[in-house]
Amino acid sequence: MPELPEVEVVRRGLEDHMVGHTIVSATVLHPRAARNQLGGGPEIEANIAGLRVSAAKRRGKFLWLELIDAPSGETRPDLGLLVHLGMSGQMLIKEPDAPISPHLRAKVELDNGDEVWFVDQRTFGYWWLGDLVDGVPERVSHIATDVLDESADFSAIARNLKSRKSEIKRLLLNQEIVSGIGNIYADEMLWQAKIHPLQRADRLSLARLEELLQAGKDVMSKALAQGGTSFDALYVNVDGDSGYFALSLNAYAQTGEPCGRCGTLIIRESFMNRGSHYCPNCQKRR
DNA sequence: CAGGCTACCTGCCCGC
DNA sequence: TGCGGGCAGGTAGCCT
Repeated sequence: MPELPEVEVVRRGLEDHMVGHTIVSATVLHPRAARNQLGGGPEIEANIAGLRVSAAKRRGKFLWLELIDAPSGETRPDLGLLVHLGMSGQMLIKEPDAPISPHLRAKVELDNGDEVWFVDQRTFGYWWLGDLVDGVPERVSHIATDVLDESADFSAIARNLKSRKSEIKRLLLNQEIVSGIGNIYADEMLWQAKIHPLQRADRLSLARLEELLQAGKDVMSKALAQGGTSFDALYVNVDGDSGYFALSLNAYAQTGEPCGRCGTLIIRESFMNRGSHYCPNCQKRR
């Protein structure tokens, strides 16, 4: 369940079920789930047993579990299990002996008997066990703050956007400028702010760019409150339940539906090998 | 450095 | 019915 609100739903579920518990064992069943690990799945399996989960954190679409060495009494986490859900990843809390899922790629067993399964149909997601640098996994250091982060500086992000001569939607999808935005929420925030997806960022005022970021924060907050966006059973929380924000979408997947503001039919165009949905009346390219 | 394209996967849906 | 093509929430790494 890929974009920021969906990943945050998963993070909260892992926080509830994993923090304070010790990992008894890990099993990596598919090599692609550990493809970014130098030693592959065996490296995760060999190094994670006995560590206690002290927190579940997130930046943009990247989430990680902070791990401390329980026996040694070490309290400052310097190791984390990074989880990226890719296009189709799920983290599911399971009772022992739960019926097997066809796309189970990795799992851990906790000291209370629960298991945490990483199920991922398309295998774009992965786990990575590695060092935390300033509290963030090394692999996440290039990712920008996200719009729901209290420390996000919208003025600075707007200036960064304005310095670039490129289409605004391309920039919104670039996780190194502002993170957490994917195809759904890019289309939604652009609709909300009445900006054409191909509008060049340097032609927008700083005030408009800040409005756009605020629109992103608003739409993602509402999506989070409704458990995220789910079109099918691939996008679920740690208990396997879907969110309801798909019912509130104004642009994404609304091709041929009347715009909620003006009634003009929403259109879909291909951009960056994916669909862009927008209102051709409200969102004019200037 | 920025932008554009491709690769990595599985599964579903559509048209022929 | 079968098959090919297009499509799907993402990221990273090449080229130019």
